[in-house]
Amino acid sequence: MPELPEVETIRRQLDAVLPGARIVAAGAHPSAKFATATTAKGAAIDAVRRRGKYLLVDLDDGRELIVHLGMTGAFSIATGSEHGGPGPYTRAWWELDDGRTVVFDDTRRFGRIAVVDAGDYRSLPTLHDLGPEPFDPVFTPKVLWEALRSTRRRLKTQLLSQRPVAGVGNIYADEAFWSAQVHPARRTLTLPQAERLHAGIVEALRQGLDGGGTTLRDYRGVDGSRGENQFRLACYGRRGLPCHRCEAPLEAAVWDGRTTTFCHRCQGPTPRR
DNA sequence: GTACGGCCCTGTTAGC
DNA sequence: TGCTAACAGGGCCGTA
Repeated sequence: MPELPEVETIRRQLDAVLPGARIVAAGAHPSAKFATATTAKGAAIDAVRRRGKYLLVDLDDGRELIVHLGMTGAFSIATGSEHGGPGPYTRAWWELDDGRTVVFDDTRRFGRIAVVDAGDYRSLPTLHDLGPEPFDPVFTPKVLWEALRSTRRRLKTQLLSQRPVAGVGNIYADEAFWSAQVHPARRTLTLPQAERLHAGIVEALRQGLDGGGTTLRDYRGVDGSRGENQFRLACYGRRGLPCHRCEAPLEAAVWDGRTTTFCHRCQGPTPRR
């Protein structure tokens, strides 16, 4: 499930090989989530950027091709002779003027594609209201603290909304809260806790990036490679296993529809509500 | 405006 | 062995 480290890994791979190529043909799944991918036809690719979990492909005609990978989205690039047409889970493909074809597969169809005027993200609410990039100097502990104090929702639910900071999903949120020793179901936090959580977020994402992403099942790089970070996770998915810090068995619960793994001993007791 | 539940999807896994 | 139900979850939308 691609979060910032996985999307950034893919962005680097695409940005190394796509700029300069022109899209000469395109196809897409009929679903409204993917159909507009074909409107990129005719444009050349200037660069591949990223905001949070969104890939932003700059086109030379003043538009952007935006791709969210959802849960199972993956890119691959085939040369003319390799491309055997769309596979059963191909949701979009773009044929380039140099004979290559960029293919977007997404088994569960949680992904999304849009082509918009550059910078006009009104049709993508989460991107439109996205918080700061976690590695940007403007993302400070104080900024995080202020953002998390602005509502009374559970802290983890707020992080997953992408508004306090961009790019954190379920895996890295659990890792960050565990690292910070802050309970994810809390609704308030002190400035020192926010400082620890800030460090935990940056550390978890940095580690994920260094490991080339986390491959639990579906995530693959453009070249089909798997990430390595799944072997470094301290908390996510380790329900019942001993906490690396205090040896207590990690617990898991569902809040706001999301499974959360945590240590009841060193992250503190679960809030009553 | 805010909080929260439900829906979209399909492969995998657990349970009977 | 084979079937069914539960589960995974990011983003969006409807409702209270």
